[in-house]
Amino acid sequence: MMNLDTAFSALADPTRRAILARLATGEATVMELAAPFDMTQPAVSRHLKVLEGAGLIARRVEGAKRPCRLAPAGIAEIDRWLEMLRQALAANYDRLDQVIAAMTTNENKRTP
Amino acid sequence: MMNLDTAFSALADPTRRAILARLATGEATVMELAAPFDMTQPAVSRHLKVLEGAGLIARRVEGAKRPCRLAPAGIAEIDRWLEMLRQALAANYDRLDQVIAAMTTNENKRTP
DNA sequence: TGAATATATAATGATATAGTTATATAACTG
DNA sequence: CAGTTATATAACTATATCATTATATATTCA
Repeated sequence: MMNLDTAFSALADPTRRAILARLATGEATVMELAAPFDMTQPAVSRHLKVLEGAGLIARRVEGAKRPCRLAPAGIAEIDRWLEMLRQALAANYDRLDQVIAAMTTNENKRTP
Repeated sequence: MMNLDTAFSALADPTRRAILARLATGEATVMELAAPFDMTQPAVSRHLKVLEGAGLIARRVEGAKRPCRLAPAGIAEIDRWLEMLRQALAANYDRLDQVIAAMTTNENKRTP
């Protein structure tokens, strides 16, 4: 079972978000993922470990390589949490609409 | 302009997520937000500062009180970033569908 | 088999974070 | 105005995080 602390914490790092963005275009090995960054290979390996621990990526073994890919489940879980905020904001807008509607109605009553 | 590092980092803390969940039900003052937590008031004040700095909440001044509410813009920005991953995953599923479709077609060809 | 490649782990140092207590500031309240 | 309420800030401590270098492990290849 994954953990929102770990997941959001993983997303808080720009290198890790860039890695996810790269993986959005398809699977990639550690070296491929490391290439664009001005950072050592061990540093990237640890970022991948964090992403995997957060349930945001998965890896397979292919000889000496470990191709990584996005993990739908982890991303979905984050999405589910954010859905709560989205709904709340939508509800707030609805309420605002009601207030505006009520104001309009009152105006109409005042000047029929 | 807000910052995804700061925003995701803010969401990585369970206390702060709980505060946002509370604010999803409507505005609340600092004391109201602090009440459910086994934590001092200064600690909560700092969490709110982090959330505000991340663009996730906004505050107004009402006498000695500072009611907080959700900030749609910040939440929307996070959502926009995640949209990229959602699309990538959707695209991956589509590709998988195509592969499955191709396999089915081949089977049909083999046994017409 | 021995060198090269791909990746992981350990030790270390620097910086950030979350909590605490103590205290400051501002606004209500009698 | 004096006391209380609402919130913020500062100083401090403990723990976590990110990067580095050095090194280990497993795989491929000539």
